[in-house]
Amino acid sequence: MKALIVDDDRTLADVIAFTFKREGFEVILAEDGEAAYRRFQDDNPDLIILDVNLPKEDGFKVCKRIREQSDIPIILLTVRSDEEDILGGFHLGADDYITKPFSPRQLIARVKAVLRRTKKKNPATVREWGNISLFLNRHELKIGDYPPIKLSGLELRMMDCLMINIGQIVTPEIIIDQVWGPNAGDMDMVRQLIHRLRVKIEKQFPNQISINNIPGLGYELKSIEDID
Amino acid sequence: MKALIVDDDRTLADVIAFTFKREGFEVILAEDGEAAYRRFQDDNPDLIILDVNLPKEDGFKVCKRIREQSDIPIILLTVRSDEEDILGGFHLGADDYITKPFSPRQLIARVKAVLRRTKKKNPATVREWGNISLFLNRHELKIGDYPPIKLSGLELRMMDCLMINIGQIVTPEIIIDQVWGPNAGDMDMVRQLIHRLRVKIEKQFPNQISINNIPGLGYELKSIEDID
DNA sequence: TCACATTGTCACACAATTGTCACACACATA
DNA sequence: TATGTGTGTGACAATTGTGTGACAATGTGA
Repeated sequence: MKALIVDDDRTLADVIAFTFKREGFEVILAEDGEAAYRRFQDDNPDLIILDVNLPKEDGFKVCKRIREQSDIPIILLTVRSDEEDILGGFHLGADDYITKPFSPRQLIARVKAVLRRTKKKNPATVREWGNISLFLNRHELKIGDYPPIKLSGLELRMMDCLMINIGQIVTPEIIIDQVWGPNAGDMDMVRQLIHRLRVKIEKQFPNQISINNIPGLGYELKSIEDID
Repeated sequence: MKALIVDDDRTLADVIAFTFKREGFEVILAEDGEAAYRRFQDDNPDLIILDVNLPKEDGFKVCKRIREQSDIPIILLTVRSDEEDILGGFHLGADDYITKPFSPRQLIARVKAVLRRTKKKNPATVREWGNISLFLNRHELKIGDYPPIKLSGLELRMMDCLMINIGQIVTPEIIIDQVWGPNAGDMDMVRQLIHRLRVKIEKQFPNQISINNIPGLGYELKSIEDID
């Protein structure tokens, strides 16, 4: 999970960054609107914490520009007197706001709430690799000419995670982060979920793809079409 | 594993040193910024515990100077009232901080967390020498055109250690430190692991490389391509 | 409310890895 | 020759990692 933190107050940005790191996030920092926008495009974060008062280009504009391109969760930071502005912020597509001063714990609570909420939104997309198609919006997996099967939410995210990293080993840490989010899930559940996916896949798509385990490292998705 | 502890308070430094030694670290002490910097250059530690309040040159400056040259993990020691300073410390590249007073257990926990984090930042994926390739991320060893073999975690680290020092004799002490880390491993296990590696390698890559023993000194990896 | 799917938890089997031990052998030294 | 040290080798136990099934808890919709 990557968080982009945009604030020109270095001290505050560092406090937030530190808080996020402790919660297991990877942190990217930006000090002004332009930098924020560049970082958003280059580093592909999962979440943005955006101060409203920024040099060069104010937070609202940044929020709007980013929202035009992406559904990424955005949380605005503002001072209490800006309440009217806040409402404007929601118009521009921010997912939540928090007024300064705030405690790290508050911030994290908001972040989690927002992540929970936005996770449910469904940007209609299909992830494809060779003859494998994962319909993220319909929760369906299809391989070659076989009829598709339905996947549960967790199964879908697991499959997505494996497909994004196809051909590479995916560590349990990454899986847990992608499937359950920070601070939840454990190795036992990963095993269980991998098992359920394998059973489901092997039943419907015999010998098409396999989820391999590399002891001590993680799992790896292989398509039968791959040349070893 | 060597830890450089920088603190002008001898009592505290001794407590920390004792804690680290218990955990199997080798400890180097320094009492001021200048000494710290010299020790950092001369003794090549794996980790630095750095008090912020130091005579001659304060901890932040030391931190900055060291960080300009190296990615070595640095943990700052500070008193609670310095919180703003701490944030400055993060600017300068410290990896974590801990406020006095703290318990030895806390300190060790932080140290381990930091070591875990920083180790991941440096994913050198393949170690190569001549026609020998060691795939660190896949736990695989490949020589010439033979198919690769899987290595266990210990075997991989042993092989890595030998390859880093290829052509030179590696002492058991170094092997133990590199493979098992501080506080674990003994000569018997080194022999055992060397044996297992030799069997595995000779079976798959006959007459390609050899692990030679130099009685009383250590082991040495030789490639058949090397001219003696 | 019930039925059903999904998700989390637990227990157990099995395999790979790692640690421990015993012993053989080579070599040096007295 | 006897003794001791360093090393190689095999057997085995302990530990850890992984796969699997059963079942409870939770959520969801009829």
